[in-house]
Amino acid sequence: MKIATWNVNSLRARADRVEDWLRRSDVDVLAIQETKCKDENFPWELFENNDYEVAHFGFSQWNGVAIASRVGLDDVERTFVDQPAFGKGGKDPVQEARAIGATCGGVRIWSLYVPNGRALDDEHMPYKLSWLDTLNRQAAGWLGQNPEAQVALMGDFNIAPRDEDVWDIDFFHENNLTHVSAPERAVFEAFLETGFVDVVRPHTDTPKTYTYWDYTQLRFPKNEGMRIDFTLASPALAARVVDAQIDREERKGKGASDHVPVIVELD
DNA sequence: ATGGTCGCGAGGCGA
Repeated sequence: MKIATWNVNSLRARADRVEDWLRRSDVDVLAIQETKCKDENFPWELFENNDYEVAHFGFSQWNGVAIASRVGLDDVERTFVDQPAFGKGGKDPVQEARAIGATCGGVRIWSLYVPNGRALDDEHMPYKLSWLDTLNRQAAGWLGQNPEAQVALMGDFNIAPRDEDVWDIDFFHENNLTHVSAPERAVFEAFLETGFVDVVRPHTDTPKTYTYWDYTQLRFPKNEGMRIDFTLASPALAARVVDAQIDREERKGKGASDHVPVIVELD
């Protein structure tokens, strides 16, 4: 079985590329982030025409997550339990469409779009940290005491866990940028302490391997990217991983997302 | 060549 995650930065704008990629990649499950649409605008036929079932969670032009599967799509959950909502400037917190879970081919898949902290002193940063901390505590419960639990946390974590996961760590620190701060890295590390495993890195550990390149500043042609899209697998699922790829080709050409698909192959 | 933001939605925000 082959599973993948991809922040598409608008599914409607990316429909042709997503369809071409689905056919070419031969994945069984695709976790999608940033659909940027509501159900009424969702391209259902794109998936139907290619024999995928799909579940979507999106209610505005922002965020939006989905899971497409051709190996079953059961027990769909939209938002995880106690998922923090965001209240701007003390206003009533509003839940955001950032998490959808489903069981596909015996694996509990979560498609996750972690909040962007925006700046180290922005009110979105504590939101991001508590969002991840809560997810980690829920995910620990999904593992429970079951050593055979099959769980995959897939998506855009908006964190670069290691210095080599950004093109120039000094640039990030000198400019007080997010994604690389100690609190962000600590909350990412906590998933590993829970028992989850980054199953892509061991298969893609060559230098300057990234999953995202900003549209501005010629970041892609200069390969100034970031590794911020991950698949964190439960121990039993991690044991089944035989290969993984980051599809850098998908960042090329006109009409590319700023993120590329990340694929995990299971036995 | 991979090339100098993009997407949504109709002004400015989010990333």
